[in-house]
Amino acid sequence: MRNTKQRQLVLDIVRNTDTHPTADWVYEQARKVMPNISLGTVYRLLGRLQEEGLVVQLEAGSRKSRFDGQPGPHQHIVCERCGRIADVPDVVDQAATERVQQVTGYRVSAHRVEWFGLCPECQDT
Amino acid sequence: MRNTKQRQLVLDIVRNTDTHPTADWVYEQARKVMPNISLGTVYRLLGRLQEEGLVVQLEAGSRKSRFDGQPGPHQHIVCERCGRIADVPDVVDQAATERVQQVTGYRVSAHRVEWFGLCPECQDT
DNA sequence: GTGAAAATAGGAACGAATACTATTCTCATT
DNA sequence: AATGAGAATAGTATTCGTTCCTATTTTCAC
Ligand SMILES: [Mn+2]
Ligand SMILES: [Mn+2]
Ligand SMILES: [Zn+2]
Ligand SMILES: [Zn+2]
Repeated sequence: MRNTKQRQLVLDIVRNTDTHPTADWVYEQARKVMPNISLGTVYRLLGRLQEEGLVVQLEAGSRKSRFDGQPGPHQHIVCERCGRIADVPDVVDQAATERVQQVTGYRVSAHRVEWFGLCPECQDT
Repeated sequence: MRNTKQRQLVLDIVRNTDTHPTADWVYEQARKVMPNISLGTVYRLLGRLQEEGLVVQLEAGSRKSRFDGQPGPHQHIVCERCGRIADVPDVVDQAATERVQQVTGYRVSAHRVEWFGLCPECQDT
């Protein structure tokens, strides 16, 4: 794996926001620094960063993927009005995981929890 | 809302399987009975049935949506090898929901838990 | 039965994501 | 510092799940 300018830039962008951006948003930010970067490169880099565990890919109700440069174990809540995504501590513990394995016979390797609701701003309207 | 043959057929198909099928699979099944039904109609009906709460739409890692004709409160586990989806009891309780509301300030209206792993068949290889 | 409104069939369009490939860039080796 | 092999990129085409459009058909209250 080579350390290219594009890779550094994409990683820097995704690490310096807490908005859980789309690939397109990362692309637009990257173009401000490197106008000739291509969208395909952004997608490929985000995919590879995910494989390396440096980035997490979310599917937050909408059709577009969103990316998280803070890959620590946490979950997300999506505002059903404005789409804002906030971090949420994980409420699933080891006991719950064991129970799921017992009930289903699957060997569990990961889980994802998505919460939906109204963010504080959107509750005022 | 009118009671059309197409609506009855799609509802019947999605209720009589536990495979959490894609829209395309529902379409193929429907064509066996009604060869001229259109894919757009299947999508529209699945969308409306979801609005009515008779069908649940899942986003299971892949790019295709999958549909569930058993809308009771339960969650899902997806096999990372073959894509099979099984039902899982919900491990999130009221206390966890309260905690998330306290921490985030969001008003929670729903949640979704997706588990990932290997199904019993795929563990043998 | 009649008519108005709703729903459908068939096809076009959309858009997020991926594939393709000629060219550029990186970096281990010298 | 120069070389060169192959990894990565830019630009573009393509894929494919889903949605949109509209002339025609179907439903159902009267
Ligand atoms: Mn996050
Ligand atoms: Mn189910
Ligand atoms: Zn909001
Ligand atoms: Zn499997």
